[in-house]
Amino acid sequence: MGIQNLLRFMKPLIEPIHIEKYSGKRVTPMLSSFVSLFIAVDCSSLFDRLGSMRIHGFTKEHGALPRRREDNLALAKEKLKQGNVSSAIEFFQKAVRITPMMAHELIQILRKENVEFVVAPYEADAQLAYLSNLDADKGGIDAVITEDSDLIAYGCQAVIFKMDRYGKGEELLLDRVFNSVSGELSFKIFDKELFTGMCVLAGCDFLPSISGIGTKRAYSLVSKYRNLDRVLSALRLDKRYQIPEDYSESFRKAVAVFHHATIYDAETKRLKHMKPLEQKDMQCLHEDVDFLGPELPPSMAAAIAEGHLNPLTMEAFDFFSKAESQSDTISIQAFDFLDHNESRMTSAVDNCITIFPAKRISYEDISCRDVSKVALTQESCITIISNQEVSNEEITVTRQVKVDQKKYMKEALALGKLIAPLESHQQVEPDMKRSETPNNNPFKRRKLDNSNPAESRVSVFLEAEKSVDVLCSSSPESQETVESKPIIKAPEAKVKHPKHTKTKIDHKSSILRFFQPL
DNA sequence: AAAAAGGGCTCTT
DNA sequence: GCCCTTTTT
Repeated sequence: MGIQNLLRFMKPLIEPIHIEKYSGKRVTPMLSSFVSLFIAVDCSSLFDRLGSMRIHGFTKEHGALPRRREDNLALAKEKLKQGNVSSAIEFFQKAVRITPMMAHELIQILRKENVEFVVAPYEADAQLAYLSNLDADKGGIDAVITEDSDLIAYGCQAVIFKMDRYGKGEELLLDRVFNSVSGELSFKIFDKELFTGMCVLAGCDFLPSISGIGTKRAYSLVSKYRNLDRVLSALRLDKRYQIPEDYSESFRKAVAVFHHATIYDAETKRLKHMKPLEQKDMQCLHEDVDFLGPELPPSMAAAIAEGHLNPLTMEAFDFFSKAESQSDTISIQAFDFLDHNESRMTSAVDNCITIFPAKRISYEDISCRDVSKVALTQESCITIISNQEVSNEEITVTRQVKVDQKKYMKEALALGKLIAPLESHQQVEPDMKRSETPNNNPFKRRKLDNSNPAESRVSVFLEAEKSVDVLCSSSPESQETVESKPIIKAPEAKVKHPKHTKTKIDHKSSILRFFQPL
């Protein structure tokens, strides 16, 4: 995963730190590795509640550049065809990371806890690298906690690797990379393009390295020629290496992804390229830039980023978990995909999903028995709140067309059943009722009760993932007070318990507690 | 000799 | 993912 052997190679420039260093800063765990590695302290219990989530990287739906996980998925399907179930599961687990369903469960908790988050439209790595280059007042972040060395290639300013549950980790600062010399290793003559070029040569998820090339040779080639085109032609002339026909083109594309990946810009609420594409970039890529992550209409982009829309199926997340349908209040969310011809609209009621093509949905388009409230919570989102349980038939939407949902769910269900019983992921905490008007703006600066300048905030960034439901066995635990359990048990961690106390707090709050002032 | 590639081990869930 | 061994250059 990430850039082959990059961390080992960069070791001299990596420094051990404690997360305390970032006290008062905005630090972001990227949910893309084994849970326990990046969620500090008691935060793992957050995930116990969500179930045993296997959260890894990203499977790209739209991109032209294949990643290995997709091969795993293909392999898994093949094994399944052959009837080799255990082998198929193995490959599914390699292919499947976070499912939209898991993401949505987590999002509900994050909303409730007022934790900022954004769902990256394509690559979480790119989104985070972009944010790390923004000012704090524009939603910028100070560091990313991850295991994925891709973050460096994407130009993330500060990355914390291998953080353990006591908050110890290894820090790589991009400034340090470009400015300091450590033994043989210096990137002083490198610019961002050369650095990314080196990463791609060494082998990345988009493009395996040329056989015989690793980090060391990639580094010396780039150091020697100081120009990526010259590196490529030098490689071609070298008889030692067998270079695939399309290597140069793939190489260019891979470098372009690390520079210009499509990300969500919270300020304009639109997708944009991490770094704008200039004329020369367009020429270089033959005007084809869809592999960076294709455009989406703004209303859709915002809905994805704010966690309302499943980025893979483009359907609204099912807000009607069992817990909610048993409660007094039911809300229905519909999305208005203006100016997008092929869009489908989804409203979800209980476990029933209806899909209808729509250009515009207004209040008048929707009617429902016993509706107590129809609220336009966002420009792209209509919420209907009813006093009693509402079935699908009781809601009428103009131009509504029922669509066989099997088409969309079939594959996911089949895979999900294979891996774990389906019911398990539908369990939702009874206390997870959504607030009526969720804070939809992921970047809105929250005013916190205590205005301590050392106040830390944590943002969580989710990755879109291939839709395969896997095990999600919830094990609800009873609530307990902050004081009843020490957060940090390690003797070496010089961390005190939080002074301020909240009366009732459950495990999922610990993600917040950890980053609060100590 | 140095770098890369591969094998086996362990960890996690 | 990590570390050690084997293979390649």
